[in-house]
Amino acid sequence: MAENDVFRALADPTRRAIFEKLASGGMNASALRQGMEISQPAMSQHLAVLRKARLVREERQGRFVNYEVDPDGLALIAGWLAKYRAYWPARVEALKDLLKDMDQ
Amino acid sequence: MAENDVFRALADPTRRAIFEKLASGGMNASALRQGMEISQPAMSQHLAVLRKARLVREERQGRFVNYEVDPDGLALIAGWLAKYRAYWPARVEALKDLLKDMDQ
DNA sequence: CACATACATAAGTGTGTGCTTATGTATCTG
DNA sequence: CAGATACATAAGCACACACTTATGTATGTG
Repeated sequence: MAENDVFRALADPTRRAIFEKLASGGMNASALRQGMEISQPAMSQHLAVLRKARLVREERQGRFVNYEVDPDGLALIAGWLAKYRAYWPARVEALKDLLKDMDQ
Repeated sequence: MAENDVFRALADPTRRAIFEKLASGGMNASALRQGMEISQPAMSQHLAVLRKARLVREERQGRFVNYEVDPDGLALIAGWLAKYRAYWPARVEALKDLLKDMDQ
């Protein structure tokens, strides 16, 4: 189940940190490791989990593999969350304002 | 870290099912077990995890403990997700329509 | 008060998870 | 082609996690 992959992928704080770093711009696996104190295999394994969850996608560029955020995984979370939107009505207005800002 | 508690709580499919069931209306732990094939201690343990994640809150009513969705946990997910909203622009319009509908 | 009911907690167990070290594979460079 | 670089994969290990059975605690009922 894809939904399960996404939630399990995000359950690890190291993976959320990796994802967060990628969200600020695509980069390769080595660049991701900078300042993260994580071994090369560990990073590779985390990226594999994020890839399976469709939170991240890869694109080989010569010797390097460039990673970037894949919107599909995020959309799964958004879809799940949307089912329960009735539970935070107080935040609806703020969200509407934010969407209005995104409207160009 | 509260954010970590929420993601780890939702990483388990049984707990998501429990939460989903509660989202359709508050009920006590025994009622939650109906049609779920889960032992009483397992349910109690899952509810404890959901409670710690602030996805669920309890209210004792005599011998029974009524559970209901706690918006705080959901808000944490929504807040996390909001940071990456730029990654699914195609869905913004649909979301706006949905919010408009909620506006009565 | 004795007993039943509703739920929580304790302790033990098998399995999953995130790391490690070691090695494999692909691409670039001389 | 030989070596270096970037990354993936394999295997093993310590720990976390979801379950079990057993027991504890709180509230209601006769």
